[in-house]
Amino acid sequence: MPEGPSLVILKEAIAPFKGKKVLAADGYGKLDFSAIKGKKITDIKTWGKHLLICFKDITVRVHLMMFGSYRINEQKKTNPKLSLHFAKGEFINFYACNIKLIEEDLDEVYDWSADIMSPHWSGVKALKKLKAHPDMLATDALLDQDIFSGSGNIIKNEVLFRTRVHPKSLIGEIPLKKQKELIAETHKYAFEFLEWKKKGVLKRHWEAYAKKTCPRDKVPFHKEYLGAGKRRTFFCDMCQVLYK
DNA sequence: TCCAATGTTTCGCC
DNA sequence: GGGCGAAACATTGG
Repeated sequence: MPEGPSLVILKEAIAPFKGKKVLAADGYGKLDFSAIKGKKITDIKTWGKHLLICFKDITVRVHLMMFGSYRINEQKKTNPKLSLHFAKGEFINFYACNIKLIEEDLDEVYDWSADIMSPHWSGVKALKKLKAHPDMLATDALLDQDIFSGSGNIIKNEVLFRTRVHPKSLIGEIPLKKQKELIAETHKYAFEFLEWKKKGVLKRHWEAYAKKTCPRDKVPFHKEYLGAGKRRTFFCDMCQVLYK
């Protein structure tokens, strides 16, 4: 479910609840439900993979993690972690996710320019952040939420393949022009991901992720668990350049 | 039936 | 105390 583009879809799905009052909030999540009960939703935002349901002085942060899901005016068989009830019997349920209340001003908590889906996204700032991590592997940089908030394992694999950068490349050794390309392509691919996901055709556009053969060279992809998070990484030794 | 997976945090060990 | 790895969380499809 959950890379940045999927969160944009979620945000759009619950946008109609903006301005509506939460009559009741419950679920098995550990949360001070009374903090939002009776309050009106002022805005729905996202930051990368975070969904932010905003109230006047407080925000509910929902992170879908790996298996999270949601339903609007529908129930799943399992108990929701968070359930928000509105007038006319309307409700939103969140399952298997991470829920947290944020009391601080969101502008102090979040760097909006890091969110690849945001109009405030800044490629220039991303470049500066890459510069600060010369020893970081490319495969880790593409998953770093402070640099590319909203990028996940699919986006990572596809962007590295598209830009022909080997996942084990060291950021500091990648030529400046290529670093800029990496940044631009991450932003571009995220929006293609969004359109394909909306149409239900995302999978058929994967060129590297979960693929066995390189579509350029027709040789087998390597599949390795790389980086700090030991995440599945698919790459081609022939066309993806190792900068080291 | 079993395994792995679009994610992140926390805990224990060295 | 930093860095690393395993565990935890919890669901679904192949």
